[in-house]
Parts: sequence; structure tokens; C-alpha cells
Amino acid sequence: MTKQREAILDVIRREKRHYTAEEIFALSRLILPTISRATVYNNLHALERDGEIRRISGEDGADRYDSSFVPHGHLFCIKCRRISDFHYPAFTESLSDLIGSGVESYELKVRYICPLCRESSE
Amino acid sequence: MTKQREAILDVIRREKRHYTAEEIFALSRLILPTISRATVYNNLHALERDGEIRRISGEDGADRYDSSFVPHGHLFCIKCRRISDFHYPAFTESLSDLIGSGVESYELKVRYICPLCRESSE
DNA sequence: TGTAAAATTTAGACAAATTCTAAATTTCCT
DNA sequence: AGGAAATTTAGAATTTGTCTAAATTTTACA
Repeated sequence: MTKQREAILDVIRREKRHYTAEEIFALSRLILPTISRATVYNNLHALERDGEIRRISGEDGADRYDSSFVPHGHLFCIKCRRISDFHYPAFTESLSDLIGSGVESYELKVRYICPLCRESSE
Repeated sequence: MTKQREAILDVIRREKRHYTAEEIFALSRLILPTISRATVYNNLHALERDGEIRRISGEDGADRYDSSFVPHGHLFCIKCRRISDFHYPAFTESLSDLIGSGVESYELKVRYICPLCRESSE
């Protein structure tokens, strides 16, 4: 575990928000001023491969990263573009029941209009 | 409905594969040789907004598009990178039970090792 | 420890995917 | 038909992510 990887993991874990690689790069630079972009991308890939973090792929261009251990999905508000987590306890199980073995991970993304936006458009 | 949009929709509907924007661009050019890349992207966005097609976001760089009306998820083999559809009838219902109203669409992506790859690695 | 091999990091060039722009064309309405 | 609105076009620009080759760091183990 290099100090670069540690810094990156720190950044992702410390905040509740889901950052893009570019944001993680900027924040890691505050800790290690010489860290390079390639290192950030390398480590994001490695951490994803190792199951330490999860990638949320692109509702708005760049991928984002999430460090939660608890399996969960993501809600994207199509109006305000905000992302929130959503938990679905029995899901993982029923998924492997359906698909069989070999499941490594999943990504569940729901596009919706969040309560706040629904309210304000009334 | 412009002839450009029609051509694009045709390309997506005619094949079972999930094409990238670049592939759709190339195939649309066979029908309309002067169609431009920007038009393809514009229409892909519009068609997605209108619910005519669905975007499958990036396991391998570029997004792909799917025209099926039946809600379903996608299986990505992490070895051979092939994508296949997978149907999960009760899912849509239980999703809106959980989240409430406002759900517009969802994307369920499962990363796994497909039966063929599992077999060949034994 | 000392040291060699393996892995990782770095800066910056490169590449791919997507968006933007402004002018030209087409479509739509009445 | 005539004018406004929408769409298309080509290509430039931007964003996101990957690659390269040299330098540094880590790891394994004699």
C-alpha cells in the first residue's frame, strides 16, 4: 500500500459525496502535491478491481466513485442531477438466484425526479 | 421526425447488438452519407429523453444504446467483455414500491463471468 | 541489512468520446 | 408561399481517460 493509494482511498472514504476522478485528483494533491493524474486513475482501477471502491458510471460525463461496503443502488435526479444512495436489502441475493454463480458486482442506477424537485415544480 | 432521426432509430432497432455512438454514426452514414456526428449525438440524446431508446453507460469507454421496450438489465462478462440482456420481471414493480413515484427509468448492470468463460477457464 | 527484481509513480503526450459553434438547410405553421 | 423555429452540418474544442518511458519506491530474500 503506497502513500498515494492511501491518500486516494482517504479522499474517497472521508466524504459522503461521490467524486469524479478529476475531483479525487485535485483533493489528493492537497495531501500529496506531486501525485499525478495517471496514479489516480491507476489506483482507482486497482481499488475497483480489489473491491475497495465502486465505480458509478456516467450520468454526467465522468465516472464517480463510492467507497461504501454495503451494497446499494444510486438515485439520479434528472432535474437537479443530484445523486443519492438507496438501499435494497434482499437484492443481491435474488440477483444471484436469478443469474447463478459468477456474479462479481452490480450497479443499479435509477433515474427519477427527487422529492424536492417534484415539490418545487407543483 | 427528420430522416436523420429515422435512420438512427432504424439502425438501433434493426440489430440485437448494443452499438456505440460511433458505430451508429458509421451505420447511419450507409443510409445517409452526409449525416454528421453531432446529429447522431443530438438524436441519441433526444431519443433517450423521449424514452425511445436506453443508454447503457460505459463498461468500456463509450456508451451503448438499446431500443428494447421491455425493461431489462445487462450482463457484462468481465473476461470476454460481451454484453447480454437479462430479464427480471418483478423488478420494476418492486423498485417503485421501494422508491415511490417519480421513477423514470433504471439501469441495472451486472458484472460477472459468463458461462462460456467459466467453462474455458476450468 | 544490501541488493536486485518487481511494482508503482511521474509528467506529459496521446487518444477517444463527446460537446460546442455558427452558418446553412429543412421543417413547421398559418 | 413566407417567416420563425428547429435541425443539420463540418469541424474545432473540450473533457475524460490511457499510454509511455524514465525515475523512484517497495518487496523479497540472501
